[in-house]
Amino acid sequence: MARWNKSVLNPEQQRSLKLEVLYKVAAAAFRRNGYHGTSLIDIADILGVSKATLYYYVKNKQDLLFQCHLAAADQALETICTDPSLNGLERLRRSLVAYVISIIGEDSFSVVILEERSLSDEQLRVVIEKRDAFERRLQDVVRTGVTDGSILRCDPKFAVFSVLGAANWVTKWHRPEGAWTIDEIAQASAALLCRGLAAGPLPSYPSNRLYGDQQP
Amino acid sequence: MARWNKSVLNPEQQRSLKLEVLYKVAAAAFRRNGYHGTSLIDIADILGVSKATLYYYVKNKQDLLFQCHLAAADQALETICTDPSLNGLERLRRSLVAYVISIIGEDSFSVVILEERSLSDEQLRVVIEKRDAFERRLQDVVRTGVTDGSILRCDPKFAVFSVLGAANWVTKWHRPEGAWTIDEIAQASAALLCRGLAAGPLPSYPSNRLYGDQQP
DNA sequence: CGTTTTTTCGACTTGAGAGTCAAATTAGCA
DNA sequence: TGCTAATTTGACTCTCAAGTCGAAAAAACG
Repeated sequence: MARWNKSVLNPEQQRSLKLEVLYKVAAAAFRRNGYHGTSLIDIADILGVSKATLYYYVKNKQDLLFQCHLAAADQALETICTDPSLNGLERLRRSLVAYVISIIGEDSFSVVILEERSLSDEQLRVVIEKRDAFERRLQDVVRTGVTDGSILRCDPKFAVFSVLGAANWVTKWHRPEGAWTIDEIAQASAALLCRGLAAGPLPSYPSNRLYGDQQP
Repeated sequence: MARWNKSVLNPEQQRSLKLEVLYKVAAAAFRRNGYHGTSLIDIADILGVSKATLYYYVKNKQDLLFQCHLAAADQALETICTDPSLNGLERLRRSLVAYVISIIGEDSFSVVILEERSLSDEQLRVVIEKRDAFERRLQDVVRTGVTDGSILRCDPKFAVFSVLGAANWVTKWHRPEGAWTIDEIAQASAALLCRGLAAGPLPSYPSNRLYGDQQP
């Protein structure tokens, strides 16, 4: 990736395109080395730009992290499935598949694995509020499942914590060059986790060599 | 906690006791603020000691992190259940309970949630080797379960990744002052995750308000 | 072209934290 | 008590990275 990775040539949205690339690169670097372990020079080098240039786009390093958090929160919210024709369990499964893909995919802004103490109090407040909103939406999906009988009776908050934990952790061990594709991982994770919450007879998931492949 | 927290008064093992306290305090600080986000002064302050004193006990900051990793690896290894009278699923469940308790308990050395790039190549090699050993032992438990029919056919490596992911993530959201006890969390996590892997009719787990409580 | 506006950068200041060391303090023990 | 070894510390250096700024380069535009 060099020089903003030639992000097209629009006059007006140039800036927001560059910002998006910057956030993705920063998030990826933060994920790898941690917030404090990543210098702005690291990020500038990846973009083929000088450190001073970055300050034309972001207020400071802390704000850069904050922006990553905000972008990631929006990205996460989009993964929630609310299709009313599906039961709670299937909505949860689809949400998880989408979520895992979003956080380990090429376009991830995810910075959930980072220590949160790097943000200011006010920034942290906002981020936590947004994250809570996401988690509450997922909890609602679980509650729907409990009500419609597809999900076992449980504490939705705890269930979401567990399920998101396994999902978020994927960013720690997933290697793009590894044997498993992103889609495989997402499907298998969702299948395993949903099975842990499923109430009745388990729905049959698509065949997957990581999990859920029922043939001998 | 002040001044080595009066760790008894043995002549010879004084040092190792102090080291143990130091590692626990350091690990807790690292978990909270990340490796780079934690200064040795932070740690020294918690111990009620000057920064220079720490250098009497550890070679440098990086080595301190390394020692935490080593201690955590040993701690993790001890959580694996190998009771031959139990089937694989139950062994896995007990292992998970013990593991979760070990990482969020008072005596945790756990630093798994940290970025690994802070270690030297050689240190990282050792840590990864130790962690692999632990994960392989857990994979063996899963394999045992698949063989004895208690666990669904699956990729043991992936299963262990998922299960440990959810477990490790607990360190992110668990609050000692929260409503859930460590034991409750450990039991519920293990129950949920094992259910996701269980093959046949699910064993009944002890009642738990977070998960597995089957009564209406 | 020349002029203006946007974008980039080199060179700088600054602060924080890692790591050192000789001196001071404390503990062990005769 | 005095002597010795173990332990602790204040004061120091040094490096690295955040953040600034005025000038240079590059677009935009007439």
